[in-house]
Amino acid sequence: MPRITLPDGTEKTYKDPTSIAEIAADIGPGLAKSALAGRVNNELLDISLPINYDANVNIITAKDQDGIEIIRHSFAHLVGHAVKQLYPDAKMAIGPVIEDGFYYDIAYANTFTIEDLNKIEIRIKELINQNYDVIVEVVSSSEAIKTFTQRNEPYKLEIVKNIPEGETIKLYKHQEYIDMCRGPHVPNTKHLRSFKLMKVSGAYWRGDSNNEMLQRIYGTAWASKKELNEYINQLEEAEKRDHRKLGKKLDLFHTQEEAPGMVFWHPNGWAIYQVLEKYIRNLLEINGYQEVKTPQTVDRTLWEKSGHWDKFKDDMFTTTSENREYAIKPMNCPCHIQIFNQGLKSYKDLPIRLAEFGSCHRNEPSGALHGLMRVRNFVQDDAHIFCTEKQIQKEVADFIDIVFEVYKSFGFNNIIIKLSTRPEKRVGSESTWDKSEKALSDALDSKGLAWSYLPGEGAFYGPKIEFSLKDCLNRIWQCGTIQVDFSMPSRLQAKYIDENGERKEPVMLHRAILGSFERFIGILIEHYAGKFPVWLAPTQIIIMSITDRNSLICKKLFKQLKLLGYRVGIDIRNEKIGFKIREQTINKIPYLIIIGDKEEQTGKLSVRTREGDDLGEIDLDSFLLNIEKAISLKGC
RNA sequence: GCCCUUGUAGCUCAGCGGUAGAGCACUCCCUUGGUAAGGGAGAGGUCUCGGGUUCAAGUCCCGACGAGGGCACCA
Repeated sequence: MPRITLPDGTEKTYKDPTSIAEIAADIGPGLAKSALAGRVNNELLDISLPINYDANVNIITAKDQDGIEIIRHSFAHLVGHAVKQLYPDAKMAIGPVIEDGFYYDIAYANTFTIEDLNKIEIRIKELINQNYDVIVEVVSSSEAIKTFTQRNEPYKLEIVKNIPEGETIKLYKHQEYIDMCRGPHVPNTKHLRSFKLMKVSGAYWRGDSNNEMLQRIYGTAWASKKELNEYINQLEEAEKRDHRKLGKKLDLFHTQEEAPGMVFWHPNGWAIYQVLEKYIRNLLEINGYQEVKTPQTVDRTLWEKSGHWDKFKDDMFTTTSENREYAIKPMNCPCHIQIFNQGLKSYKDLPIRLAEFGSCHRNEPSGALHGLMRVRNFVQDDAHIFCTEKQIQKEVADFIDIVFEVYKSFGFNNIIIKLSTRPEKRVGSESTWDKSEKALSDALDSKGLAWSYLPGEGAFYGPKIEFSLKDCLNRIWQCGTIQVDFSMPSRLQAKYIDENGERKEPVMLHRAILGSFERFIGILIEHYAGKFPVWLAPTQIIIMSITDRNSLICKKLFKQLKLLGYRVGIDIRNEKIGFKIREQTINKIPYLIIIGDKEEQTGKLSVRTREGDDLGEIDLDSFLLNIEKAISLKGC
């Protein structure tokens, strides 16, 4: 006699066994229709499976996050059902739920084309419109093996063989198609309506690049048509904001064949870059950092000592000269230690914070390159803090404050913090790692911040805190980091003299706020959709004449504003004002100043913004007040 | 690096075996016009590169390089 407790506290007793379907029907016919699964003692369960024990039960519908995931998972099975009907020789591998949708990895001799995708999508629609029941069956491992041997599904067999003894195995019957899954799944395809197959691509079996490559069909699925459309709209919005497209349109930068993964900054893009650099430089100065500059190319032996050669030699650009082998620096840290090592340091000198806008080269795999987001040559807002163990926590805490301040300046207020712990490939003893990881978690806790672990994702020399921000489309970008390193100082013989006159190794903190300028600017382009706030805009003001008669006064004002330090442009072409306004608005210039005969007479300025707002006729001083206010707001 | 797709004028793209096209941008001319495109004319391309098939190759095939989407990688 299972006693069922519902979320509102009501208890009901059922004859043994009961099921989610029965409980839902008992509550009401509406719920019976819309029930997709149940949460039973915090475990998800299919609505038809038996419950013969006391339980807390929550009925799941398409309105729940769990419900949407179940719908997505069931759609993956529908891909299987349709694919096996259309291409009986295809071997189904694995079809999980991902953010916004699902995919299915499939082995098939021919490559799936866009036409195939359309065919599959049409077949899925036909199948779901049949409103067939999805039948779940709990089976033994040997039954599952028998089923998939008969059906000739080698990948499913491999998965079965990896399921631990005693774990339940469920088979889902979609008419003649059978799939294996942890479940739960929707009880009937009538719950599956709003979906779209998105793309096909390659993916390694079990995510291992040593394995064969399968074909992956991606789809998106939602509880309603409306949500599906919203999702597709958001993708379109993201595409409009693509920094590679805007970079071209706004003449910010380009890349070309001869230098893959390296950026040619145009005057407009470089203007943004310089504003950022100035801003960070000023901030570092205020916070006790000293800026340095170190060599681009360093002898191999230094990289051997630092451990980079061992771990990353394939990813470094190298060059030779007079029988010596050099590597173009992939990081700045070994060089900063060289500066630290010049002259004996006292504990009184610590912490020493060395900052560098260091240009680094990493030979990233060609397939990884992506606009400004993943490049082979980038500049970090890098710094290394040399300190004692006792100073770590304060240094980390201070750094966190700076990170939050900087992100706020760009309007990023939603920061996600993760602590990455020791990876498989690493240097240093276990006790060192224990110490380092604890130092970081203590610092985070001392600031009272919410954070989570990323196990195994640390750098080879130490654990790291990663700061990710959410842009206005809610996309997450990892930018800032602070990493504790007990290893490299000892590898490169960094020492200081402590209070007792003994030589000690300093701890080294690697840290960056923006990460790389390239990537951060890429993020900003997409975040702002190219409409940079006034402090960042490559051109802040454009002065436009109505007719040739007004050229002279335009030039005069242009000079005046330039002297005041504004990034100002001038458009005195023989074109109609409407044409110029259109063009400069498309160029996303914040302020358009229009000067015609009227303004020449009154000495005032007609100012229009890129949003199309008319600030009316104002005098220069009030215009300057206006722009100064906008600049001081930064991106807040 | 791997799989698929892809590379034509400065940009966005059409052409897919038979002497290279459009729109925008550019140059010149007319126009001097008041808040998102005034008119006309002109110039501009070894169709990424290297092989091959063919009487004939942007167009078909092979390779290299780049780009795009994923996967793997990301100190």
